[in-house]
This record gives sequence, structure tokens and C-alpha cells, in this order.
Amino acid sequence: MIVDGRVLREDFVPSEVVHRHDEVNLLSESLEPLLYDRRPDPAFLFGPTGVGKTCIARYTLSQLREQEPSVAVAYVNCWQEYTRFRVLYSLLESIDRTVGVHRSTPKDELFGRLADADDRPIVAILDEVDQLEETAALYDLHRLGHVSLVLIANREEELFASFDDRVRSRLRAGTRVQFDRYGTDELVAILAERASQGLEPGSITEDQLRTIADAASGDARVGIGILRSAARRADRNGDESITDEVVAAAIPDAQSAIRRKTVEGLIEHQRVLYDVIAEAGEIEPGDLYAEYERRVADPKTKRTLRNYLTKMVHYDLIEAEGKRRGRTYQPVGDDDDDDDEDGEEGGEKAGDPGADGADGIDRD
DNA sequence: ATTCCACCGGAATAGCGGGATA
DNA sequence: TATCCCGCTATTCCGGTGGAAT
Repeated sequence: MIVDGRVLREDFVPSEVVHRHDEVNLLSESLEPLLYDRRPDPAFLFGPTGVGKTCIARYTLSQLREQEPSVAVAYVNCWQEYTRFRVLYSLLESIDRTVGVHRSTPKDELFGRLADADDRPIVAILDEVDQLEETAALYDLHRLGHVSLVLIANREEELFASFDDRVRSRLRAGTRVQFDRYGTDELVAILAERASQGLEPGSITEDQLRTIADAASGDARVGIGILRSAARRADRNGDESITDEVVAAAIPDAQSAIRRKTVEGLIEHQRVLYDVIAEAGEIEPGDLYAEYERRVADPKTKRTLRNYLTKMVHYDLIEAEGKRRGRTYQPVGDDDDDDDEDGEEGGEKAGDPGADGADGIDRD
């Protein structure tokens, strides 16, 4: 049934975009100076998860490169590359200047190399910039005349709040492109497009796509995830086409698959914490720490646990209620789904996580 | 009202790992 | 091989805060 699995991946960039023409035009207009050897102002893409920000950025830049192949494009997901060093390194990677770079390379060597590589313009797409911990990296990049910035984040206010003054004032100018949630019809059109490219004709009905779009409530990433999961289920069953039952079964998959993948990415100590919280349903910090220390041979400090916990909250695995004394932790998405059906064949790597990150929690 | 104290999270510091260099 | 260097994680130290206890 599945003709082309790549199309069903979240990070697939379609050759034609559906329903985002205005946004594409805005972005490509703002990048236009690149065609005349000038540097554009930074561009900002704002909007919630799964509305196509990343996709449109990639699409627009690939279009631009067709016109102006000398432009180098670096895509950096700040969820994973959250230090100054790693961001700079990623940019160097995009222009193949990483040879001989290592951890002990002097501090400014990376920056120097980037500065030297000014023979052609570089566009840096920084996805999830609000996750960047060293915002000074933005200042660095802005100082480089041949580097243009495309910054992707959820909300403008929060993003600018995380900047320090220097960065904030430099980046105040720039083009803002706001993305809104997809309507059901738009989402159906997007899914139909993917289905027609990725599946045998007639595998899925319009009504079924509508069901999926409804369940995804405006989030294309979730919708595509459901579609993929449904197609895989049908494939395994050896069905000619996707049945309504399969669609229904696939809906919970999309959320739980993401969560499972994230949990798998946790390092052992984090997972123990997660297990304790999940088993308890709701637990106070003191009890949580105590239980953790009982289960683990060589416990980490409480302070470290707090770091783990905030990270897990960030990844949407757990929730923290209350700020200080009297806080409790609880798992997110509590009970439900457990029919487990992991059809994630190897080599599958999650596309970029949304604001609710999907992968790469461990950083060791 | 006042004092306690459990808990959070920022900042500084130590220690680890691993490529480079001599 | 021994040593240097540096990014990164965990740890130490600590100030702040607000609910609980008095």
C-alpha cells in the first residue's frame, strides 16, 4: 500500500506547498536581497506546533537556491544544538569547513572560520530558537555580514524575553511571518496530497482523511503521523485499503508514539524518575527523591534531579503543578493507550520536534 | 504575625572525556 | 605516552519564596 514512505514523514518537504502561499511569499520577499548580493534582515516565523513553519522555511530556501545556487543553507535545530559551539559548528558543517574542528579547538576558532568563509552567503535557519541557551550565538551570527538569519519559534514575546539586551536590539528589525492553525479543510488537503504521493491510489477515502484531520486539530505533524501509522497498520494486515477501524486505532498511536520515543531517549536516571512519577500518578518532590534514591544504585544529587525534571517538563513528559513548596509532579497524558504496536522500524528518526519535542532528550 | 523550612533555580566550580600536540 | 585544552555534565553553594507551623 505504501508507495513512498518518505512522503509520510513529518520532515518531508513537498515540492509544492499547500495552503501557505502567502507565508512563502512573505518569506521569499524578505530574502530577496540575497539575489542582489545584499544581506536581508532577519526573518521570524512564529506559530504553534505543526503549522508548517519548518517546512515552509526549508521549502522557501530550496526555491531560493534554485535561483541562486551559491547561497548555502544551514538548518539548525536548537533543541539539539543549544550551545554556541554547536550552532557555529552546524553552520560550518553546511559549508564543509569542519575538517580539523574538535572539542579542543580554541574558543573563537569556529567563529573565525565562519568569518573567513565569506565568499558566499549563508542562510541559517534556526529552528526552535527559543531553546537556544546561549543567545550570544545569535549576536555572533548577526555580526557576520554574510550570514542571514531565519528564526523559528512559537511566540514572539517569549522569544524576545529570552534574549539579552544586545541581541534584542539587534534583532528588533526584521520580517515577521505569523502562522495560524490549519483549518480542517486545509489539513484534509495536505493529507490528501501526501496520501496521493505516498500511497496506492484509493487507499484512503476523503471521509477518513477528514476524521484524521479532525483528530489532529490543526496540527499537520500529528495528522501526518496518524496517516502514516494507519498506512502501516493496513500494510501489516495486508489490507487493500485503509479501514475505518484502522484509522480509529491509529489515532492514539500518533501521540503515544512520540511519547514512547521520547521516553526511550531518556538516560537511566531520568527514566527512573519518570517511572516513579508514572506509577504514582501524582507525587510530591520529597517522596519522589526518596523513592528515586531507593531504586537507584548510585543516586544523583537533588539539584541534578531538579534539572532532569525541568527538562522532562520541557519535553512534555511530565507536568509540574505549583511553583514552590507544595509542588507535585504528574505524568502527562496519564492513562489511556497501551495497545502498543510499535511498528517503528529501525533507521527511523523523528523529524524535528515541535515545541513539544520529540527526540534527543539525552545529551551525552 | 512571625518564624520555619521544603523546594526551586541561578551562578560558580569541579571533574570527565577525548582529540590534539609534543 | 603524557599533557594541554575545552565543551559539557553534575555538583556545590546559596538566595528567594510561599505554604505550614507556631
